[in-house]
Amino acid sequence: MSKGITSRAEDYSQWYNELVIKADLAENSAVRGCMVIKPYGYAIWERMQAILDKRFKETGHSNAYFPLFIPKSFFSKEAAHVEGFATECAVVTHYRLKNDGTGKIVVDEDAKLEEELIVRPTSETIIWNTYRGWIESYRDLPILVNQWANVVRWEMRTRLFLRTAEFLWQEGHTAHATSEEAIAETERMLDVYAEFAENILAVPVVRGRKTENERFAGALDTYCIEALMQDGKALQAGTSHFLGQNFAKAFDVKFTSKEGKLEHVWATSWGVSTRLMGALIMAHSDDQGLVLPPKLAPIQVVIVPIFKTDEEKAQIDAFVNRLTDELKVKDISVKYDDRDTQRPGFKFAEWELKGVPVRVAVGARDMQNGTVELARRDTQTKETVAQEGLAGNIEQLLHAIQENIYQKALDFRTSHFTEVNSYDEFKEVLEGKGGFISCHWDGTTETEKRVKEETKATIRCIPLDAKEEEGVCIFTGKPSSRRVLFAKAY
RNA sequence: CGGGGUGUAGCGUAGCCCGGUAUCGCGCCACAUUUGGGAUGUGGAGGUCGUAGGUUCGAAUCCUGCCACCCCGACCA
Repeated sequence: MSKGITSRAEDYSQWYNELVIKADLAENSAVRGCMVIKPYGYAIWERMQAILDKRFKETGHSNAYFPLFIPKSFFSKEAAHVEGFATECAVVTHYRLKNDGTGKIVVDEDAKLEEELIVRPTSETIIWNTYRGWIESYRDLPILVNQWANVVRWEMRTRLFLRTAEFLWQEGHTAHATSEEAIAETERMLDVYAEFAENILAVPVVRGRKTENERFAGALDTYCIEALMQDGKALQAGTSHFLGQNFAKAFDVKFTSKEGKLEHVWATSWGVSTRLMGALIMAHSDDQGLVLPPKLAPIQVVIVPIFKTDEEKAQIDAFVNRLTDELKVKDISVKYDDRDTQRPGFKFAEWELKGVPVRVAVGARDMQNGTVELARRDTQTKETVAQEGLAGNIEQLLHAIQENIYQKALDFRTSHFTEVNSYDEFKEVLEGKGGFISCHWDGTTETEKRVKEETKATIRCIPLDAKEEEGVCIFTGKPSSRRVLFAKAY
């Protein structure tokens, strides 16, 4: 297995080729820009799904499922939306193949669809077309629905996990009677995402709002969480949109209010995707491979036996069975790797590559001494500890690891967060250490675009916690009342 | 879609300039010795050299077309 995986910026592609593929996370399939998520990688996604889904249910949402195919005409109903997605749609035009007589299979031109179908790049249109039939009265509101699905965006350039042509995600689509309620929902779901990113993924995020330029196509306001990767580039890890009445107007979704007036419904949508796996990898991994925070790890503890004889193995088995039972009572997931086809050293390296937080190695020598070797993935340290009280010890260690991984990422972000007051300083930091750059901006799309052209940095967000502060735009010198966050982004 | 590059065994590659039927490493299989940090030895299996044509007695190698992939740009969760 290849070594030399590095955490330096210019080698992130190396991570994907060497770490992710070799680590059984995923590999490119023959299909353009798509990914195969291998079982271990998918187990990580399933953990994310399970935890997020629970949060959604706790906040009153239910799951539903809408069609993969969306009639083309739906897209033309919301002007900004169609403009945003038109250039990256997979389009279904025919429904049948035929043998052309020479044995070659070709598209049957006689089977042309009356109206083309778009493979969903996002589901606002088909969902709002459906909601029209569900909503008549204020008594039908709110509708709080989430969908776990795949979507397709025909990106010009793809990147494993970060921008694949097909990706898995969840998309929440809610309908409300008032603007205030919809905005509250938008903000509440952003908080759910931020809490998940920080407490589960151990990735600190900045909560903020997008500028007009970076806003979701069809939204009045886009909220986001922005994470910082180890190479100093920012990654949008989740978004929550206040859609106003745009989709209700486009799809004619009205309700009768308490006052008896006919009004358009207010909407939100919010989503996170398999991009979170990319965030996880790039935020925490090191030269030895993946580093998974315990709360997310599909396997939290791996136990490796070291033995020569069957008697030794039997003795170790008995101990491991007791330990496993104790850990399971504490809801800790355990893998006993007693394969006799690999040697211990190989197993150590393999589980480190897969990011398992804690490893217990136990051999004949330990059985004599009543000890085990306890190793933690995050610090790469190991110590010999007593078998007595081991389960409790491991439980505490898992907490400590979760905390340490977060703290490390937070320290990194803190040291890569720079306030600047001039364009020269801006460029210097950007080309130097990178990271988030907090500075004044005149609020115009034009300035934003010019800065992007000149430096490739974009406004990641206007932080929600930004305080009012008088200043001047670093680019134009025009007045500004608060700082925004710039960064180079994925 | 514009600019650059690469296609040789499951993976990574040498050979290409200067034509003579493919090199090495990893991995895989068997046996033996091993097992507390990615084992070692011996033997073995595996390749229409991306593809279609051309030049030639002979093409991985030279020429032409096509295809695929990678990197850089525009786009983006």
